[in-house]
Amino acid sequence: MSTQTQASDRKALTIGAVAKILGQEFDDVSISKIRYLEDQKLLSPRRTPGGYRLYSQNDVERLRTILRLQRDEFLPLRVIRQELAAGSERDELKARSAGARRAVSVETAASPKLTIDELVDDTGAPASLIGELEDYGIVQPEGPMGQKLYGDTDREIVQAAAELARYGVQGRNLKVFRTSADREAALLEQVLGPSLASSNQVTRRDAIENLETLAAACGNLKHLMLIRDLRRLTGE
Amino acid sequence: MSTQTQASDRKALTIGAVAKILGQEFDDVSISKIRYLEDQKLLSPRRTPGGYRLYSQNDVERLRTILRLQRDEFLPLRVIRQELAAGSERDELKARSAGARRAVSVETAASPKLTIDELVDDTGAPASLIGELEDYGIVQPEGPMGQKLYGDTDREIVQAAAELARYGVQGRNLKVFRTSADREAALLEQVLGPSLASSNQVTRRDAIENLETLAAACGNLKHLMLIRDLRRLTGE
DNA sequence: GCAAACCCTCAAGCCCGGGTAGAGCCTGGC
DNA sequence: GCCAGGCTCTACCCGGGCTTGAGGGTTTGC
Repeated sequence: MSTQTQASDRKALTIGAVAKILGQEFDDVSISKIRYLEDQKLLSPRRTPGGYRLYSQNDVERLRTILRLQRDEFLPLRVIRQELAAGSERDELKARSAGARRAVSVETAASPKLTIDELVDDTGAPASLIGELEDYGIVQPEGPMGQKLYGDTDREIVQAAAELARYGVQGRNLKVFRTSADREAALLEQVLGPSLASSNQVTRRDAIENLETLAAACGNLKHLMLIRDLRRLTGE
Repeated sequence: MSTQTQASDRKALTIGAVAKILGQEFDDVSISKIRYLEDQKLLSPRRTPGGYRLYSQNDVERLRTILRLQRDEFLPLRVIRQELAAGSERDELKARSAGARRAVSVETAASPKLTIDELVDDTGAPASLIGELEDYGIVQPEGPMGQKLYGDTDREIVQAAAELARYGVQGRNLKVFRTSADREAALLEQVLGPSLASSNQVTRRDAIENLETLAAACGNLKHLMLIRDLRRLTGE
């Protein structure tokens, strides 16, 4: 295969094309299987007005991950679904290489900014969803209208939101996350604010590190409390 | 000779006894399943002259491994058989990765209840902190005052809170987590409520699974948003 | 503007892994 | 010598993971 096909497939692919591509790496893909996986909520490609599925680069990547987990790790779809929902695609690589534990860096890694078209292409989320997310301040692109640019975190957020949308969670429902994140940030700022503002580089570094630790602990706490709430929900 | 009856600690067990023992740890063992595994060549216990199976300590261990690989790593028997045949050298690897996967379960795992004294002992958190957490509804012991009992989740919550306390986060600060967890639970209930309430067992099961997936996705989203907030905090 | 290639949904069915059920008979420990 | 607990074997079940086919719409290239 010549590589110029790569260059052209920035754009979305039809299901047949996807099957052909992945067929090189996995011998048990088929169009019907891909559809089946979608049925099982592992995937949700955009559609053309006529109803054809359109797979973004990202969708293809995701599909590749699914097939790999299935073939090499023997995971049942049910579990793969959860792993994906938990956004472990990145973790996967990290865990493999370093065995890092929830290494959550607050440090900014300057990443390429995306236009909205690229974002749509990349995540497979409909532009309408992205607009909604902006309205609620959940993604925050920079730049003037019509020239907005989205960062890497925005991309991931959109991805997560698309995941939730699959289950019927609307954009406006996500407001609650916005406010709770704000509050949490405020809390952490209050606790660590002084040292963060410090002009002493060493103090500042320490503060950032603490921030990460604290964020992790908070995450844990929230998770636990949620779990308990949910148990009550299912329990009775 | 009769000497083997003397060495009581390495006495061989009958299939019923084995099933009972492993039943503590794995809820899906049964006599027939153990026989089935033998049929699949995963095991070959000694036999009495009369044909009864006799399980050595070692057999039991092996069985435990099999069940663990099945439950926690989702490996098919075919693969487990190979792994076992390939020797125990790589067992460590598996044991390590085992902890990583265990999906987040909302399912209640009946766990021992603790008194407040045990809780203090266990977590090293001061009783005052625990009291504070109760005031804000962050831990929710059962039972009458003076006789309160704390569950496993409570224990973990206290632990996390103690961690935060180390950094100067007070109990009352944690209220925000309480409310945000509540809201999130409400959101999920709204989305999945109908199917959760269903009397149809299958629908319910599915709903619980979706709940777990959704919770994971929400966790991811919250995490991402917080990270972005924190970047802003440190960035400028 | 049309054919050929491609894709859509939905319902039904298939296959396989991983067991369970039960009939009929045997063992071994008190 | 009683009987709880085992034994084998065959048949059956169930859920996960697709495939097939009918009936029909969409795209694309010429």
